[in-house]
Amino acid sequence: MGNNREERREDLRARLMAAVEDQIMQHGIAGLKARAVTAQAGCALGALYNAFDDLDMLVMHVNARTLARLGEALKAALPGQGATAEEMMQALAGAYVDFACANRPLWIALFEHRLPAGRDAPDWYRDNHAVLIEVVVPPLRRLRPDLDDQALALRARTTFAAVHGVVLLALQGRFVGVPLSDLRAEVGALVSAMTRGAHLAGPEHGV
Amino acid sequence: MGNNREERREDLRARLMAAVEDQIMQHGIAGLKARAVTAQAGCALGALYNAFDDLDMLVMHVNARTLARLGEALKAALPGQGATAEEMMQALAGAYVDFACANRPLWIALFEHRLPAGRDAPDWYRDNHAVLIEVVVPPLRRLRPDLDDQALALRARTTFAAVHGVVLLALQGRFVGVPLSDLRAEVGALVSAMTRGAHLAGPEHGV
DNA sequence: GTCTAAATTGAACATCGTTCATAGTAAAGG
DNA sequence: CCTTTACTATGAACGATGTTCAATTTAGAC
Repeated sequence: MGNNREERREDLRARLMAAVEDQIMQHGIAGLKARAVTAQAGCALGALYNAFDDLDMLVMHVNARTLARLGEALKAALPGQGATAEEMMQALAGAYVDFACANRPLWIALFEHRLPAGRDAPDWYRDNHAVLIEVVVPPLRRLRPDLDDQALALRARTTFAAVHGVVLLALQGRFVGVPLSDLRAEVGALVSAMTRGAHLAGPEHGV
Repeated sequence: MGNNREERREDLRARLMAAVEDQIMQHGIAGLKARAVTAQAGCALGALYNAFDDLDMLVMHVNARTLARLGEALKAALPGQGATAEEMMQALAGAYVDFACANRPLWIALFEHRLPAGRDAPDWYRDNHAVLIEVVVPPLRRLRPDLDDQALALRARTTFAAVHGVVLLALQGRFVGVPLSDLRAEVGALVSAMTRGAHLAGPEHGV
């Protein structure tokens, strides 16, 4: 193992993040305990506050990692140049569902973790979320060539949020959520309806 | 005030629920404290556990009240017989946005409050959520007369969840959420696209 | 080898939700 | 009216949690 200070510090941070990931996977973000994390990481309770500001900041680092993996999964799912806009949208939505299902507790932690009132997340954390919107813009631009960049960015957020809502209610097990067995098909139907409707709303068909 | 035991018990329960509502409105569901609730309700800390099983159950009673008010708002927003399916959908979505904005912390409490792992909500609580789906079925049936009741119920959940997702990310102030100033317009655009797309997917136009 | 600054430790602290022994009080019986 | 009984109210006490801190250990510089 590394002997100098910097290496040991980074090693502890990595062990703590790995422990948080594992604990969230096992017990969910709501069941995360500082003592369980430090015990699994093999350090004292107080060491957590030397490596990170607090438990919230540690969770944000893990969330950033999850977000990066999610972004890679979305980009990897994008089809080649020959694909239609709907095919691109379906590929993105399908990859989103797959990632959320395969990493359910970590994905839920992305959207259930809240900072105490008053504190707001650092910029590097906010900026990591941009990828979720950016991937939606290109296919949306094909559907709505009449919209400028600002309107496209806004509509991309709306489109993402719509798909996200269906996945979230389903994976949270909310009563109004769609059963998991129907999730993929229903998201597919939603994306299909949204893309057809968006295309219809374009200027060449009149509003 | 009531003197017999039943009346006093109901009065305490009502005072506790009112206090929880007020506390959630002021500090959000995450800032809810049993001591602040009992202090505002004018009773001892332990009295909470005589009137309700625990704080979670008390929150569920308040959530049920919020849900009932939301259901009434949705039903009241439905237009008359002459309305088109899209007009019904737009009216419902608009009322949903309006209620969520006007009762933001209480509405957020509906979807952020979670029971500890293992425990699941009682049936009377689950059943209260049905109204959110039921109101969507009639207009959806007009758009998709080809779907049977089961498929309609499923698609109604998906449609609700899509709108809900846009409102939730916006009102939670998430980074990927739509700005509050654009929320109404974006939800309108989403509903428009979904209804046009759903109509297109109907059998008379081929799939 | 000595010194300084950083890291490590786990006990202590403040703050939660929840429980419990105690005290008080309302309804029932004679 | 008094006694009894069952329910209610109380707030101190408990266990669990995130965070802090003084004491200790250790790594790096001179």
